[in-house]
Amino acid sequence: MGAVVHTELLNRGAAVPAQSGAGKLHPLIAVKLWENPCWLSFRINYLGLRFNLPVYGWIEQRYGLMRPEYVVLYALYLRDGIAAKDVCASAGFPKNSISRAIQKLLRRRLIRRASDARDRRSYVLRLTAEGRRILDETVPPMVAHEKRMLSVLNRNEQETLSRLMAKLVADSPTWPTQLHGE
Amino acid sequence: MGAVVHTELLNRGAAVPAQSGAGKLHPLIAVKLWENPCWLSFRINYLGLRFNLPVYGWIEQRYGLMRPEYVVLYALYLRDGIAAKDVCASAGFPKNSISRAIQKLLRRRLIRRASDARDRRSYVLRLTAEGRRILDETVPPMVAHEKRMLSVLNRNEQETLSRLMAKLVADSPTWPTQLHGE
DNA sequence: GTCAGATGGTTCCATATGGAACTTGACGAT
DNA sequence: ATCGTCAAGTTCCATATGGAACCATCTGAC
Repeated sequence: MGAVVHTELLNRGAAVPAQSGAGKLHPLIAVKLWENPCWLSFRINYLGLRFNLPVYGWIEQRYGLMRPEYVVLYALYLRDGIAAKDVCASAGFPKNSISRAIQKLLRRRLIRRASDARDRRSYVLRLTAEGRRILDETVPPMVAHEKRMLSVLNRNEQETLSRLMAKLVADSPTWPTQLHGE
Repeated sequence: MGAVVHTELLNRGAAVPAQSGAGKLHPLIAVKLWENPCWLSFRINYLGLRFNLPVYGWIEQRYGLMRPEYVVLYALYLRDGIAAKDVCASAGFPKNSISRAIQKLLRRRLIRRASDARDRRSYVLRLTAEGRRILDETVPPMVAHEKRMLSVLNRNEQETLSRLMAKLVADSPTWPTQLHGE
């Protein structure tokens, strides 16, 4: 039951750490956590879930913004003046979803756009004051939720986690985007 | 531009690590990586993306299985004899999606089910030989893809990452599932 | 120059998805 | 026992989603 079946190296020293106080995990979650050959993808997807559901749920019901729409806003928050293609590349949404999202944001006057001088197929997107206001309201709760999620880790552990995940993302351009068909 | 704006503590020692050889990141991805108050959620979602798109894309086109369907299969692979509700709880899909997925898997004879003696609303799900065959074929490529994703990290770093992410998941029952409405 | 191929963005359409209502059964209180 | 509440699964329906075709423009080769 509680054995660390896992693959080879991982979770050696740790070995199902005696449920360190907190609330109990659902049994199947524990299995997926400790006896899963794909430990990375489960942990990533599960943590993603536990971030996205509360955050995007809240944003949707409070501001009527779907996820792709908020993704566009947030990208502009980080870098004003980018184009739709940049949002696609960095967020992994298909371009028609981003296109639709941009239409809605334009209609709601949360962003505006001007055609790009150097490429007349493309547009330069910018936040409006109204759009920026939404971000000023939503980013702090998001950050707070992240902080809460990280609160079991001490400062050092948080830094280490940040560093290791960054290393993965930085290496990601070398990964295959398809799986060899056989 | 390349400055580590970030929040407080994180990525101190590291500081935009001189693009350590690999292919260049898309500029906006770099921004989201290094100048993002929500560093955790971006890294999680991005890594999830880079795992899910190739893997589930391949599984869908090769086996005609949607993601919820494969999620059910995989859960049974880890623990045969569970119920639909367990899959929901551990995977975060709504129960109607899981229900539909189970119907399809039953029709395709990849799983079978028997009513649960102790709760007659519930069913005990089991893999068929055919279902297990698909898993035997698909799990190794998935594991290989994970290995590839982790290959920038040395053994120690992989163990550390595994341990820290596990700590987060283990703590997750204490997290809020909703965001305070204000 | 011009022509072929690639790229940014939009539109169209088939369908996968999740919320809400519903059914049946469990469970606890009186 | 009987009632109200809750949970497991299913069904219904409105809609969010992504693939593919499309248009306009850029880019490079010759």
